[in-house]
Amino acid sequence: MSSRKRSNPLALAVLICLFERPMHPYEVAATLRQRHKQESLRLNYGSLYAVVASLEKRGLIAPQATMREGRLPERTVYAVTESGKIEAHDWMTELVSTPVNDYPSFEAALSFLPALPPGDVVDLLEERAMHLKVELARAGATRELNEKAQLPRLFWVEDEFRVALREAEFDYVRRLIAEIKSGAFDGLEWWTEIHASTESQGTEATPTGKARR
Amino acid sequence: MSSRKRSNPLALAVLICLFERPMHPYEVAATLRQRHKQESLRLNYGSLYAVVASLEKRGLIAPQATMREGRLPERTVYAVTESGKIEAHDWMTELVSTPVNDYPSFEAALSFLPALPPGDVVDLLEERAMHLKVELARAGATRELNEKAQLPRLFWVEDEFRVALREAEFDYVRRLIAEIKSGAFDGLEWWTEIHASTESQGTEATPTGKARR
DNA sequence: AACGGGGTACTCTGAATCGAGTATCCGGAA
DNA sequence: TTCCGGATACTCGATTCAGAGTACCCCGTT
Repeated sequence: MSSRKRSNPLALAVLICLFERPMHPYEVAATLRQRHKQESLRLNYGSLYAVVASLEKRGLIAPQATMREGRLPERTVYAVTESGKIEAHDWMTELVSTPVNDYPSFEAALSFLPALPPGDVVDLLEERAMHLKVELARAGATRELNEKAQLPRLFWVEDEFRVALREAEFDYVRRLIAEIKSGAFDGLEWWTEIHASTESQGTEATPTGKARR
Repeated sequence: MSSRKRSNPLALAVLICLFERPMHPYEVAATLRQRHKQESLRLNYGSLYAVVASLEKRGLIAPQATMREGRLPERTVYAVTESGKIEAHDWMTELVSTPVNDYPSFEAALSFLPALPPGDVVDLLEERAMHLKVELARAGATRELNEKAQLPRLFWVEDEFRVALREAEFDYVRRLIAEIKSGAFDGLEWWTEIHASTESQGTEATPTGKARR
């Protein structure tokens, strides 16, 4: 009934925070930031207040009280409604059970790979690999801190998952580099050729290929 | 200079298509669809024309001619400009060399895992694993078709990468299921407890934890 | 006593996104 | 012959997003 627009997971975050106790939007943001959710969620004020307004319009949350302290702007405290609880539950169910395409930008980049000459690509991939290595090292350190602080794994599965994906990405990038360098990469001759004339831009040669499938 | 807003990779796709030869926007879309780029890119008409307008405003593409056939709507053919070529090159360089956070929605879901009872989570993760298995099987079939059609790997690295990530996700999900089921998952007692009273919604108990870090 | 930096709590605006809608043409079936 | 479905080529409006900006407070310094 109310699954009209389930785009922004920030709305789910709000619902779940208000599930714990009524809060005002800024407090929700502070809570999320304190729990490091800004690494898994696009958290910024413009979206936050927009999302809160939308949730209210859809009857998933309701203002409980508006108070003000001194001459500071009003704080509107919201509470989650019954249908809000149901929506949060359904949304979680969907998110966990059903994979979706998130269109990672590196995938897009790979799909345009022929646009750059293979030599440049190798250098850029090597740079990416380095960045990934650094990121993984930092993640490992954070993980150790979490363990030392006795923070149960339940509260950092999302980091663990991110690391798993990044490791897979790292492996893939390394393999790709190796194969291009070795010359064994299928399509390399054509790829080299279309970038042969110019130093670093090939204004020619459509990668027509044969119509796929 | 012109890296003002590099959000939507669809703009890069347009640039690269026009690099091959001048086209009108709809033709760009058709070309991209024919090459199965809609699996790596959010491709829809609303965004396409918006993106084209923005590229024109920024001087990265320029209208070459507007023609009409019969009483069909006008087709404006665009060509990429010199600065458009540079922008495409720089953008590609950035995309390939620098990892970014794409905020995958499953990561968000994992970060709210305590909101659902562990038993439900196991079932949902198992459903996800099944979906992933199907997807991987389909991807394998597509790959074999590509190989049989002698389509060089250069033209399906993006699919290969997607598969690598999905495989990592699959492995992670399986491990998670196993650990929760075995009872070895750290934090499971607390997790079970807060969902003990009610059948499937725990309106109580803030997962306060200790303040992280 | 005045000042500055950091935190609180939003507000505003312009851009981006999405999907439905429009209007036309074409080819084949009934 | 006429109708119908599908392709062509966009247009429009309603959200949604992003992030800079505003206004105030508190606290320590000079």
